[in-house]
Amino acid sequence: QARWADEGTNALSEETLRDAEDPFFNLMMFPYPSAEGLHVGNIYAFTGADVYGRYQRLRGRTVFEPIGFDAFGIHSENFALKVGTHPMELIPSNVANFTRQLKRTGAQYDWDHAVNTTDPAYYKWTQWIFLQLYDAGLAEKKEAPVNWCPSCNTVLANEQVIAGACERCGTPVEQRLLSQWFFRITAYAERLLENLEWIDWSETTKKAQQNWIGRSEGALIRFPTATPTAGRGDREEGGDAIEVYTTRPDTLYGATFMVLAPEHPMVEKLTTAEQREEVTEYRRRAAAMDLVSRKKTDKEKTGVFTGGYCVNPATGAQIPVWIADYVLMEYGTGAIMAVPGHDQRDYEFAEKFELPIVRVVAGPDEDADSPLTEAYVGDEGELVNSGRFDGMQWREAKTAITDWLEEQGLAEPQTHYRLHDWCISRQRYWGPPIPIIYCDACGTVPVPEEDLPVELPYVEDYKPDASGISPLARVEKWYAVACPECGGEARRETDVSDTFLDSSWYFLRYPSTGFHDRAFDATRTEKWLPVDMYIGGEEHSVLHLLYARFITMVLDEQGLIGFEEPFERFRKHGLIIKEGSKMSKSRGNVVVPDDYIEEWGADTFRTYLMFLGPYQEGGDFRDEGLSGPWNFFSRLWDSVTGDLGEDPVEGELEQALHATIKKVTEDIAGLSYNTAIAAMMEYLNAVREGGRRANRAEVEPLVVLVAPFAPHIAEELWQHLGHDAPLFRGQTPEGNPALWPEYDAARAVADTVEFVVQVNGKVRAQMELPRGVDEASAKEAALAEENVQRHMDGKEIRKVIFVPDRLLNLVVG
RNA sequence: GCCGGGGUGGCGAAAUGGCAGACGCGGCGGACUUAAAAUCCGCUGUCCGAGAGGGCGUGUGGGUUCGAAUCCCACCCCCGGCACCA
Repeated sequence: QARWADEGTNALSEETLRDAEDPFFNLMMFPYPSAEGLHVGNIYAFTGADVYGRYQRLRGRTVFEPIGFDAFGIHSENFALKVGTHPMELIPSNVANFTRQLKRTGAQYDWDHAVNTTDPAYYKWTQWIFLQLYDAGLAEKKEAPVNWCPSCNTVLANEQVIAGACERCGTPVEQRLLSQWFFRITAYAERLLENLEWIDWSETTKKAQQNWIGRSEGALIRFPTATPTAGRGDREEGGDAIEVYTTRPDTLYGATFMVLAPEHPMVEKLTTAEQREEVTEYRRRAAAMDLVSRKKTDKEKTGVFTGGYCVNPATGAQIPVWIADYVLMEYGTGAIMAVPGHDQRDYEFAEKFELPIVRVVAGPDEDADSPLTEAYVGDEGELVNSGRFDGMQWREAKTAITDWLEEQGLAEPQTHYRLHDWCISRQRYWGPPIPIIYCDACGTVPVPEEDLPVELPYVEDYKPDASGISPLARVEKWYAVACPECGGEARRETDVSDTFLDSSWYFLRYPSTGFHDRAFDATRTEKWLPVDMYIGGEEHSVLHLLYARFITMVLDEQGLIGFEEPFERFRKHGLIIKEGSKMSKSRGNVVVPDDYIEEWGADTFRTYLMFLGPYQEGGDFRDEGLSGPWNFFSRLWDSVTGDLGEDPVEGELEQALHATIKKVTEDIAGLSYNTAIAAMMEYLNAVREGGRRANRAEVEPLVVLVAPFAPHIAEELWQHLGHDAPLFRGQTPEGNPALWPEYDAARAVADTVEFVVQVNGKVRAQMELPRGVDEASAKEAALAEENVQRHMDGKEIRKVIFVPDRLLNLVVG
């Protein structure tokens, strides 16, 4: 059995890239080259994509299937620190190891167009992308509360914080107020959401993005503050107002108090002298809390009264203002109107601090006075205790109350997104320096394009610290530069950019790696993009896949490309587990691909991976399972290399062959690889039934059908069958010969059908009848069956259900 | 709590309104062999039956239908994501 691919025929020449008549861009998510080496999960992902690409190639298309390395980032750097090898040495050796491993997997990679994000020739253009956003006003440095990982010593994007903890190391994240570079992805929230309606992606991935963008509709409502008047206990309204965002303006009449985030800027103003001490203490404790503990939903509500009051614009009532850590500064306005009757959190808070709870929505079978034992948040209901809005359905009241307030200048409708701007600054070493220079005279100056790349210097001590300042800030001879505008003393930005910026545009680089004077060539891009098929893991639903869409939209808007969605089709693949549980080093159940490829060969390994479960759902890897595909290929090998007959395909086998080609073709197109393989096994079993000798015409098409899964074996058998040129030959602009077998739909079905007879819904007989048999003849044949007669027991036929070519159900009684 | 995905033989899984368990693994029996391995052939959901045949069976309970793994309602469990998001 041949084991290794002949990679020479896979790469596309510059001429082919330029002139391909029927191009197919087959993309898979480029790997992060870890020190542990290629994971079986990588191979699973890549093989599924490769099978698809090889299938397209055999259908005659010119397939571009590049690969690369996403090698910058905190993960690599942390690992380098751990083992004490500098990333500039570690990464090249990891890349070399990955390359060696990838070359054994039998994928048709185009190694001539590989990319590596840590190569200055690549990140030169990552920096260029940054400058495009900067020029478009979409990159801005601003002071904002950001997520700080105290273990990695850097800020993180919102997308990299999982349940309040750092995605990489699991440490609870802190909030810090820092000045960072942000990309204004929120400006594209609506379009990112809208386009999800038409792009052809796995539904689950689209859903994940939808949830992440998190559009909600509501209103911004102003609550005027009420300050105590001198002497008496009254308060005077006026001056300031607290703005709240709510998705339920219809419950305004039930807002009996307000809650501000402890960090809210108005707290200082509202706090009265007698409450000051308590408020200050609470704020201090809230600030010290990490995000994981703060965001726990099951902890008891805490809070403190500020002593201040606001006016509910609907009722005119003065309501107390509290602070509590369940209100977050980062969402909405950092302040809420609390409606304890119809929000469970507010209800709990009101119960604990004995604040008034008012019902303003009555569900079915309820009225204005029905007692509340928890917040009523039901889907149906009409307004009560709400003045002129009583009796209105709450959904209508949402608009009605907003409109009413808007007329008085107290509110406006607002759409909110959960999505935050993308923080791309990292106070770390292992990434592309952000191409900005700060000059006392000229301010913030972008590095001129001709000065790119801003190379990452070799720094012996690249360890991050807790200062919030990048390690590059310790290298004066690197950061001290002349201002590109005035020539005066200036200083480089010392933060590097997020790894996800590297991967947000790599697919644009692949077809243009031959160009050194531009990030991507316009005509090359037009020929190959958008990507025809992108296959990858779901874990990037809201990271890479969202960022890549955003960057593509920006480039499109700048007129640099001619499409706003980078991936026309995206399919997620499933996860692979080992013997029922997740693979992990501590469990000791990690599948090391090298060992399996050594023992079974790449073809068997690939085919088993594709066979063990539905590709888009994943499956369970079991060592014993490998012998299935192994046996299949042994038999195929045996049949083809044995004594071949030269008779034509006839009878049932002919039908089976056409049916198999049809099924395999359709299944591969739909990524149902497991059933495609099963169909081929079934067909080979039929060919070999009873130890029968195979005819050339029976097995030759099968050799092509297995080729996407088992390219090496297929290639050898193809040669054995007497072909001079290989199945997968050098790709040309004209495309590839369409060697994929055709099927005749009419011949894919048999002349006779296995017809089932049921009596009262239970199967009582099977009959072989000619295809297309009519109801009357089928009934006649059915009644002739002894077992049918027995179960009818002489009773009268009340109804006959006839399903053509399938079944006849006799209802008796 | 919310949003996805799922629950079918000893195991991985097929079947998306019409014969449940294709295909594969494992197991059992047989052939070949001095023997074993490999290979090949047959059987393999479960219960009753000598057999023909029959009963039961797709997480649980109900419903729709001539007919439900598949559709509907309620619930239980597993996996993934999001989560004091106002």
